This record gives sequence, structure tokens and C-alpha cells, in this order.
Amino acid sequence: MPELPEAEAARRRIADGVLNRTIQSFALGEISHVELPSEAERAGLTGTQFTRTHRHGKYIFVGSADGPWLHIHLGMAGSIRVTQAGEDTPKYARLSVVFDGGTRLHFRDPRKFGYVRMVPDVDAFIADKGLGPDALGIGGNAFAQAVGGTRGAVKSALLSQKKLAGVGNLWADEALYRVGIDPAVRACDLDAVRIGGLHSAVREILQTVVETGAVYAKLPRDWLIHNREAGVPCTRCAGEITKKTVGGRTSYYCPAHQVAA
DNA sequence: TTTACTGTTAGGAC
DNA sequence: TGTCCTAACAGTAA
Repeated sequence: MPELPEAEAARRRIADGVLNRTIQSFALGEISHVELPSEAERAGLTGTQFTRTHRHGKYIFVGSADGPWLHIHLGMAGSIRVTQAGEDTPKYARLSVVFDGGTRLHFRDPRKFGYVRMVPDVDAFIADKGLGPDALGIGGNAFAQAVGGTRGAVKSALLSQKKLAGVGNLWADEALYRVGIDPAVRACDLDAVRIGGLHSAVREILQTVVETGAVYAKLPRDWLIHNREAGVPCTRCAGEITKKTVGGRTSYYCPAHQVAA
């Protein structure tokens, strides 16, 4: 379920598991409709080592000292797994990088919305994509400018990677639930105090999920993530969780305490 | 068998 | 020109 915290957990798995090991070979799974590095690009990486990682929003980068970067996007359902010699290849592994000693880095992607490609430069990639500031590092003023000015639904603004990189459907709902804002409210109708509160909520939620390694079971029981179902009681007031579509995305919220103003 | 789905983006509407 | 909205993508799982 990859948004920023899941991408960060994946990045850490890569950083902890396979840096400074020599790449021996690659293995491919069922790869129809999956974008992966070409045979020539894979050959170019063989014999080299990854030495550093980077993440911006939901986008992951794995690089050698001066070579191109391996860029991973997890899409709707992708994940990263590291296995040791003798362990089975995980299901839905599309690309596996085999390192010295048999350690393997697997890019899994059941739904095939993700991809792996080579990019020459991370900053240029981010600029080219038009990605906004990383949602974990963005300051209050930048957040207010990015999200506050738009005329569309505040949830749509949170989901726009061009305004703010890293927030997806689940954590956008979680943040709005915490601060009590209706997801369909026009962002430009929110006052500075509420925008400030939303900024804090987004950062705190993402930070907390990152700290658990994106293991949802470790998150507090009163979070919306454990109650994303129409009809269940709200954990913050006497209301009831309700489902509606905002900006084309399924949204869960509590109409009793998530209000327009 | 039917339905919904966590992300991204092209294309059309305004 | 810019901003916003919808549909589509491919496959899985409930």
C-alpha cells in the first residue's frame, strides 16, 4: 500500500540490506506490461555496487557513487523485499537483483502499476516530473502555499504530487480525519489555522507511520486506518464512518466531526 | 461472477 | 494559459 511511509520503509530495507555488495546478476519474473531496465542497462550494473539511496515522495532511488540511479516506483501495489541465500523468490517478483553471497533484492508488483528504470540524475528527475516538496520535510509556509490556494477539494490538493510529494489516499483521509476537515471542502475556503493544523497532522501521521516501518498493526487503534468501513463508529466523536467519492477517489470520513468550517 | 482498489496521467472541460 | 476532473491502465482478492 505504497505512499510515502511505505516507500521510506522500502528504501530503508534496501539501504540496510544490499548496499556495498557487488551485483552478480539479475532475474526476471513474469514481466509482460512491466517497465524494467533493459538488458544493456542491467549488464552495465553487473559487477558494480549500490552505495546510496534516496527518496522523494513515493519515488525511490538507488545509486552507485557516480553512475546512473536505479529508480523504483511501487505503483498501486508494489513492494520491496530482501532475501538471503536459500530463501524462496517472493510471489509477484518482477525483477530480482542478485548480490554477492546470494542476497537478493526483489521488486514485487502484483498489479503491475509500478516500474523500475534508470535515471541519470535525481534532482533533474524530480524537476522534470514537476514534483512538489517532500511531504515529510515541507515547512508551514510552503504547505499553505501549495495546498491552501487551490479551488478544488482539499483532499485532491493533498493527493497532487505536484503540490506535495508523498501523500496518497489512505494518509490523506487519516490527516483530514484527525483535524476534522471534510475532504470535499475547497482548500481555498480553509483559514490559516486549519491549514496549519492540517500541515501538522500530515507530518505527524507520516512520521508515525515511518517509525513503525509502515506496519499498520502497530498504529494506534483509534486511527481511521483501522476503521475504514462505512457504518462503523467514529473513534473521535459520536458519529459514524461514511464513504463517499471525492476527486474520483474513495474516501472514508466522519461527517459529524469532519466539517466545512 | 462481480466489484473495488492504496497511484499516475492523458485528455477534455471549464 | 492554467486548473480541475474523469477515465483508463492490469491484475488480484474479497
